Amino acid sequence: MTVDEDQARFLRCIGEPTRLQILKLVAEGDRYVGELAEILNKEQSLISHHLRVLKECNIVKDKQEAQKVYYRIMDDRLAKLITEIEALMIELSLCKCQQ
Amino acid sequence: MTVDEDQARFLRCIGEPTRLQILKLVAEGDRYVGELAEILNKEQSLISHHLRVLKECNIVKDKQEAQKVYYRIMDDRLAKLITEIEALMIELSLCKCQQ
DNA sequence: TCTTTATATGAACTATAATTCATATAAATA
DNA sequence: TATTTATATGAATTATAGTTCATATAAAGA
Repeated sequence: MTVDEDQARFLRCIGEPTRLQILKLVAEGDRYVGELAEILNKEQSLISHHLRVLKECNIVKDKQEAQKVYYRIMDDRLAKLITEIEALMIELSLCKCQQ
Repeated sequence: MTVDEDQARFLRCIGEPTRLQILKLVAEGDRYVGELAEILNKEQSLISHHLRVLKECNIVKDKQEAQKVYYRIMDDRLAKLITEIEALMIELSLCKCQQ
């Protein structure tokens, strides 16, 4: 496993629209699975699958409270990074990924 | 097309090991297709396909000189971003993607 | 103009990832 | 302990993306 492969995997991990939405939500504060599913209007199992991907990449962590499982972003610097990427994309008019 | 979809697409665009390697090379200076293929030990057509993906996302630009086509990164801030992502990943011990 | 060199392209194939559905697990409560 | 609530999981399906191969295009030089 090279550094480039690792970095690419990380980028693909956050490079999925639903996961990106999840990340932006759990960057603001703890959210439980059902809450995320409702907000994003997606099936619970789908959200669960995406959360597993994020967790396996150490991008989020979870904490069980009663029946609910709360997720949060692993580190605020990740949230900051995502914000910076978005800002740069806008600044550079990137990836209206034409057509 | 939402912002999240756009951002996710951009992240997937750079989230492929060979494209990431290409980006790091063309961040240092202009490179022509055959050169990239040789350095990365990949087929010319494969590199060409990847370059097209990067170009369609406005991440690289090209310039023809005689028969050769030179590629470079669209903006130095993109190179800087990639460096920062790598640095943060190392700092956070992210994505040894422990399966 | 014929040949060589460099790159791009499209189709076919292969691999990877996302989604759905049914169901399992497990905690809380009646 | 039977039921409800919340989440996770695995298999099957579908969608997306990467790779290869053959070939097209186009510039340069013999």
